[in-house]
Amino acid sequence: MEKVKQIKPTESELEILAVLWANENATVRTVHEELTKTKEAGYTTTLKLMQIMHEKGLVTRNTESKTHIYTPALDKEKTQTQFLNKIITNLFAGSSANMVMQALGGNKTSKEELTQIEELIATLKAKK
Amino acid sequence: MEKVKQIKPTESELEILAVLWANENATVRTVHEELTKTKEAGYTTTLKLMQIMHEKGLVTRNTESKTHIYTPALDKEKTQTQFLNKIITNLFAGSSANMVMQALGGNKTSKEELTQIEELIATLKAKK
DNA sequence: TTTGATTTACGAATAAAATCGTAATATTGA
DNA sequence: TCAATATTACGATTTTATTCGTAAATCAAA
Repeated sequence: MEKVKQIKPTESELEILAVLWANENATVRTVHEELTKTKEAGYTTTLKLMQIMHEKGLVTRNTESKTHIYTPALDKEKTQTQFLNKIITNLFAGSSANMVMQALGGNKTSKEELTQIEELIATLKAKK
Repeated sequence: MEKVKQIKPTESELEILAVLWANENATVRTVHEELTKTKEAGYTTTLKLMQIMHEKGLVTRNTESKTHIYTPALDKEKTQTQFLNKIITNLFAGSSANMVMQALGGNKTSKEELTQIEELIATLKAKK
């Protein structure tokens, strides 16, 4: 059995990745500004986190100019799937259907989105 | 603004809660046995975790007999929702529909489950 | 009753994550 | 040029999470 090294961003790292994904790439300043919209954090704290992420290979960076530009090194979809699977396993007894129903039950999904999901389901069923 | 103290189980605590939810309540021994089906862990490690969870109020326990019986103190659905929301926010730009589609896309949901979800959606749409 | 097994309590060690102060370096614009 | 500002590097500290050894208490069976 191959020992696959799991790349597992922490909570904070995930928040930073989210900003990077949303913007393609970004400076520490930009990320920090974005983060502080929703939580307290010192600038050097964000900086340090991003430096650590660089060491871990979670991001790459361009250091040509003084102000470094960070780019996410993880595939967004892969990361989404990884975390979803974790939750499904730990909290939904392994059933993605369970999870989906709970998510939709919250009633904060618009009619349009619901229709979109219906269409996806129709497509999926057609393939079975 | 009220400062709401977030009860946030860690990864390990979540695994333990999952066992407690599945069994209604359980002894350390039972939980430990269940955990070691999927991961390495010493007995006293599990014990200690559950003691800490008790201090934090994540579980209650009956100490009448020597062997204590632990009961989950968190509502399963609430906890599920909390973690899902976190993921939706951090990883799916706040869109639960995004998340649902990604989850279903994996193609590991059975035709029957898909039908179930369709029915739920129909009900939800009817209410809008 | 004694021995062996099980369980709890406790505390310490380790590991991992997050925070932040300070200094050095670069940049810009007055 | 020079002062003010922004950025990075670095290291130390703090906080949180995890792991586990050891001893005391309880229990059950021989």
